[in-house]
Amino acid sequence: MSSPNPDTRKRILQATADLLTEGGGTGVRMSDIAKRAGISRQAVYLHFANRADLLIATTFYVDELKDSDARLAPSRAAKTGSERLDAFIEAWAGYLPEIYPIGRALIDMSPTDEEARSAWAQRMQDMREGCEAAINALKRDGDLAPGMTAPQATDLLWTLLLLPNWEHLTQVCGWSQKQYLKHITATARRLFVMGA
Amino acid sequence: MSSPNPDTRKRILQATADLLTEGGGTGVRMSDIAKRAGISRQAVYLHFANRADLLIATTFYVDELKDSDARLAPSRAAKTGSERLDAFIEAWAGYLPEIYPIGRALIDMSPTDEEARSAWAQRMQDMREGCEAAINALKRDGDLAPGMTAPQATDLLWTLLLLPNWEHLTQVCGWSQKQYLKHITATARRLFVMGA
DNA sequence: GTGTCAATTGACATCGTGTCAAGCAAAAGG
DNA sequence: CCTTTTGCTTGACACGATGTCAATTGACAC
Repeated sequence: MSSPNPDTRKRILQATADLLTEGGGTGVRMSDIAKRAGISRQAVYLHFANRADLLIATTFYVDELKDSDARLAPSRAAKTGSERLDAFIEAWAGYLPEIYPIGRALIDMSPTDEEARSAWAQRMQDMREGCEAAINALKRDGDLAPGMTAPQATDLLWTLLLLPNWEHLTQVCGWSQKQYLKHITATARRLFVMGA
Repeated sequence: MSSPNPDTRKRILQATADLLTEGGGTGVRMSDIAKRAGISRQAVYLHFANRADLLIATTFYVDELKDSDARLAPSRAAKTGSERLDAFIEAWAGYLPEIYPIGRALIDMSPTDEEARSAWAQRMQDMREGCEAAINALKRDGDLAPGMTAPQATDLLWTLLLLPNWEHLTQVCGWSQKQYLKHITATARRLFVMGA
């Protein structure tokens, strides 16, 4: 539970993030993680209570590494509403491939693990609030497309960005990350930005 | 692999579908299925080679039970384009809660199981083609919103309907099935139907 | 040197999947 | 009526993954 060697702990977290990203969130064993981190399987349990605990810690680790400004506070990014929206979408589109496999593995765990589920739900909530801020900024600048309320637009943008969306378009349907970004950006512009 | 008693086979399939629906697609063991079907755990393997085989068969079983006309051939349903679109969305929204948990369990299996993955991808493809047919019918009737091409609209509708979308909105975010249907229907109408 | 800390090793319990051999009850066939 | 076949049961087992535990090593500090 506690952290004997902070450096080893970081190596475990990095190994976990790497392996999950490579494997799409499935089929990663504790022994794989230990091997990649250069330690024994049992030593992982000196740093993390169990698999769920490790995965949750990994989400925070990945968060730390990422510039989260454009993602969480889109109202401060760029100038025009359209640019802000683009920056917001791009920030999430770059974050998704790193965070989603971890969330995927987290949800794959026992469905009764409330801690694991809510840790993931928190990130969904973050995204929801980011969407809200981005749309509100658009509206404040008078750039929101007519005939659409802010709550409607927020829900819709959120649905478009939804992380499992990304997984299925890329993993199951074979879309590239670029295709996904282009699709979402173009759709959002057309839907939400006045006169686009 | 072969089918000793067709009736027992059906009971297994029904039990699998029921349990997966109840559990959201996770945490369902072979022994649970056998118990629900009223047979021994080992007897399941007299009818299905393994877990993946059973799950794939269950998707076909669920398909058989469902009226698939509105879902797969939306161009024949209802009169006006808007009504057709509504019927199409409602058909999928009713199918999702039954089919998705099975697909979820399927994808949760070994990621190397190509057969399992492609069985699921097929259903994604079905949905994609259904979207295409629905949008094309809308365009043929001159009801497609101006400034939007049919391929764009198809992609967008597909993204909105995407099955994992449904799972996350309902399971993780706590939306009711009704909320989901309402959200998607309203969004699609506003986006695709001329003058809505 | 004596602790102490971090990680190692080997062993083990538990649980789920999948396999196998032996047995059993009922229906079908002569 | 007896035999065979069918469909399932029971009990046992191998395997792989998670998680736990006790004993041990190696390094660094006091």
